[in-house]
Amino acid sequence: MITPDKKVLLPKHDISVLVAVLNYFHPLPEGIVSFLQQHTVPMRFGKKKMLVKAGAMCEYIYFIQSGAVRGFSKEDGKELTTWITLEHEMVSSITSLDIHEPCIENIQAIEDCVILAISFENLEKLYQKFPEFNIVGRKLLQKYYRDAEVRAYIARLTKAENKYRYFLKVHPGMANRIPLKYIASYLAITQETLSRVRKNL
Amino acid sequence: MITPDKKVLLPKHDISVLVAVLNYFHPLPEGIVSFLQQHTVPMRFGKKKMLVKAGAMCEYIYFIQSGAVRGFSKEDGKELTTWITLEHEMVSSITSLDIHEPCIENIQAIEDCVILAISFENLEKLYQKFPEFNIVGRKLLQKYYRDAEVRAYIARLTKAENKYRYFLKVHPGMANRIPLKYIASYLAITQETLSRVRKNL
DNA sequence: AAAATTATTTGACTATTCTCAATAATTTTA
DNA sequence: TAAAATTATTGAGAATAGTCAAATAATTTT
Repeated sequence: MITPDKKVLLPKHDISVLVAVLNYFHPLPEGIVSFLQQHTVPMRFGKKKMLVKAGAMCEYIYFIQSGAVRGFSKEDGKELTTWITLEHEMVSSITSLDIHEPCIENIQAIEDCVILAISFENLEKLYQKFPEFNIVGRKLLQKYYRDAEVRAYIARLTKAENKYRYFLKVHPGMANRIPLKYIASYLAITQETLSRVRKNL
Repeated sequence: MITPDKKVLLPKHDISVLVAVLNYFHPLPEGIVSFLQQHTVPMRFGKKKMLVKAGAMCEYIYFIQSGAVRGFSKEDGKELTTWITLEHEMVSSITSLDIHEPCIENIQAIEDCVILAISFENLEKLYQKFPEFNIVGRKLLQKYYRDAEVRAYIARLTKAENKYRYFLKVHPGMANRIPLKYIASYLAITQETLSRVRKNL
């Protein structure tokens, strides 16, 4: 009888897309790749499930392998969608990540999602064990900071039509995929207004 | 006659506040401090002078020693202020910094400013010579990303009064210092509306 | 396939903010 | 210090987007 090598039989989840994305920012040494293989946790979130709730501590940074996710907060009980993110991007609560405080925002799956999660604890270890990973982190943040600037710009536009036009330009893949109500809330207009804007093309 | 030691006579500009701020994010080894001493350029910008113009390449990251600065872009010829920054913070064009493209935004002094500038070229050298500085860069970006999220949130609020209330909470030092028209534009409302909001406290 | 749920559209009306114009206050410059 | 320039306030009417209610369409569940 053969005693199989357990290591070989361990079902390894697929981190190749994550690695490819990170590699794009800065070449990853082998050690980091196997660290990620060991310390990422595959997760699934059904449509509308919450990844993170405002007021709670967020413990993970999430890499979306497939699906769509949004962040939202509230104004007078009304939801304000602050970002929408598709597959191959990362999401998390920057407040929890940066200063270890409970997050201000909710994070919710808009579609069924397949996700890889890394705990902040392991992320911290990653930075310590592989100082080079700080370069990756820095460049990732530079990119996400640029995205945040774009969001702030859109929200500041005054005409609903201008907002939607700009949205179409920046997120062409979202218009026919993300429910209108989330897009409306992202643009800080009502869904009725967005519906009318769309009709007038 | 004495031939003075040139090194000693070189007037060193004061980088102590910059060092203190960076040090707060991550302890700076001595080598980085002297690099900064050598590669920062003191500059002054009078009120309303432009640090950076949209469409041009931005070449520097600026540390504001004193004064106030804003970033703005345009919608139908109208200015949209996207951020306002006071002394002891950094400003730059994230687009130019991250992907070496001409910047989308204008950056303008709101008050007379004393500034320390570091060229992107030297910043890049800093990252290369002192890999540890990537930690500083990463943490700085985490902080600025949080700020960007707050900006995006404010702009998405629907009532002018709510925007101003939130602004007061987040930037208590600005209300009595920054001209109303810039605050209005930052909140994505007209100055007339902000003036009325203020009257109704 | 039908029922139930959820999402989107439409209409009528309302509230808020914008626009334009004029005036007042403040700051800067000559 | 007076004049000029800039910034802030106020009023009236117009435009835009919001609210509420209902109908329709699309999607999901049974």
